[in-house]
Amino acid sequence: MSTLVSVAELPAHVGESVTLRGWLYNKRSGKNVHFLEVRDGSGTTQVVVGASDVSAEAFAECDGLTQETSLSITGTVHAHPKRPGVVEVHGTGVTVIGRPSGEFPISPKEHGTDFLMDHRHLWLRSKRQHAILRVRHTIIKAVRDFFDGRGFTLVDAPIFTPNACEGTSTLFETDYHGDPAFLTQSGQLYMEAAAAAVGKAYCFGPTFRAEKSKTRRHLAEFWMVEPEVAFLDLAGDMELAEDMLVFIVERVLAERRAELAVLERDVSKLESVKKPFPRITYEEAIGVLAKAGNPAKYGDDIGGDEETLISSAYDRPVMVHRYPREIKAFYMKGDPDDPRAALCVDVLAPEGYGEIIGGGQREDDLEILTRKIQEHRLPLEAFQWYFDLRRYGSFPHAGFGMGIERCVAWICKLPHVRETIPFPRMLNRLSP
RNA sequence: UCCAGCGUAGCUCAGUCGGUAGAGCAGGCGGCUGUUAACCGCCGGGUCCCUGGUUCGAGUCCAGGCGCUGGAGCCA
Repeated sequence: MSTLVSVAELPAHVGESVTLRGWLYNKRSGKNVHFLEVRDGSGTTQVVVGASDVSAEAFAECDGLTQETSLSITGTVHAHPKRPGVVEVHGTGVTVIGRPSGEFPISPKEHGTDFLMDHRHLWLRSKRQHAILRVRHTIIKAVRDFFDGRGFTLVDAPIFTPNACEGTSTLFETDYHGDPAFLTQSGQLYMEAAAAAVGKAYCFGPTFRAEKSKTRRHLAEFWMVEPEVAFLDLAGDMELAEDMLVFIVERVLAERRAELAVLERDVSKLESVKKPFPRITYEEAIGVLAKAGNPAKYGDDIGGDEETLISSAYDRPVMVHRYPREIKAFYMKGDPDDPRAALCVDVLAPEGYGEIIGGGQREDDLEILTRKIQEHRLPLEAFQWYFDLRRYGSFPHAGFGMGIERCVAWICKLPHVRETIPFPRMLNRLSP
């Protein structure tokens, strides 16, 4: 009798007869032997089928197998004769479950970006994409475990929102029973309400930006984790972000070494992600840029090139805090010690990945908040519920948002965020 | 929205000075080897993105359009 096992479980069954089910990834054939490379989602293994081990019909059928045929394979688990620590299966029976109706579009050779994106549903089966999916999963699980382990409560934010919280130009508008509704850009305002209910809240869900951005760092639909904590100040907020990133990186290093190896990720770069992260003020960052010959001056926003310049000076994420108030959102609290600055922070990932986290302390004074919303020319009536949070026991609070895809791109060292999400939505792509 | 580059076989690409279409891979057939993106031989495979223009002649030059890629702005 053979046991039904996954590829990942094979090393525990050396010497036993097992049955595997999976898909043919590649095949190398000789006159008297076939080498079938089979993947089942848990891993990939080589199945050796010798002419004398199976019936003549079964051996002949192996000869005609094409890529992505789904198979049931029975055989004995052996150590690989040439590769120490690797096992293989000596097949005694091969049964076709599903035969491809045509040539599988994605061969193990090179393909262009557009072609691969058109076949994203099939591209996911490749080793590299499989590795990314698993790292993404581990990062998300680590985020959840991190907050859950610190007394946070997951509070889901709505996807449909009635108003624009940071201007309408970057929002997707939908028809909500005759009224306009927008797909959420951020759950933050709702998390502020949640923080007053549970103290420490976080949400994790999809967010939408209609920006006409076509860069390696932008998606129209991306997943964001947003913690919000009552009675937390900017310094505490930065520590929270720092602890979270260290936790995530440690978890990935502990559980996803094999996937990082598939991605050819230099793990020593991740191993240096330890506390403390450098903290520099925006003003200091401008000074660093000036020294490097960059023309940026106080009041300018820090663009992609500038972020790379700053972050390349460090071997771990760098936190840039206290940006000028004018270039930040209305809900940022002003720095009582610097009339020009806001109590906010951006966390820049190393190796040129730039901003992965944005956050800060929120304005908790009703009068100031009202004035700033007017200055930003936003409709006051839409924010009445938000003002209630200041009317009924206002409290200092802070939080941040981290884009999961940018985090995955950095940890996997991917050239583009489109590979970090199973089915990316971008400026010119809505399918598959 | 703006700037730059690209569009040739199923896929990845080459195609010189404007002269009538080429390779590798994939597919088919055969061979061979405990093979590792296996290898060797043979075969089939083209709306050269579209429209118009220049020319005896356009994959090649020009104009417009479409698509893709990267970047800027904006952001996570």
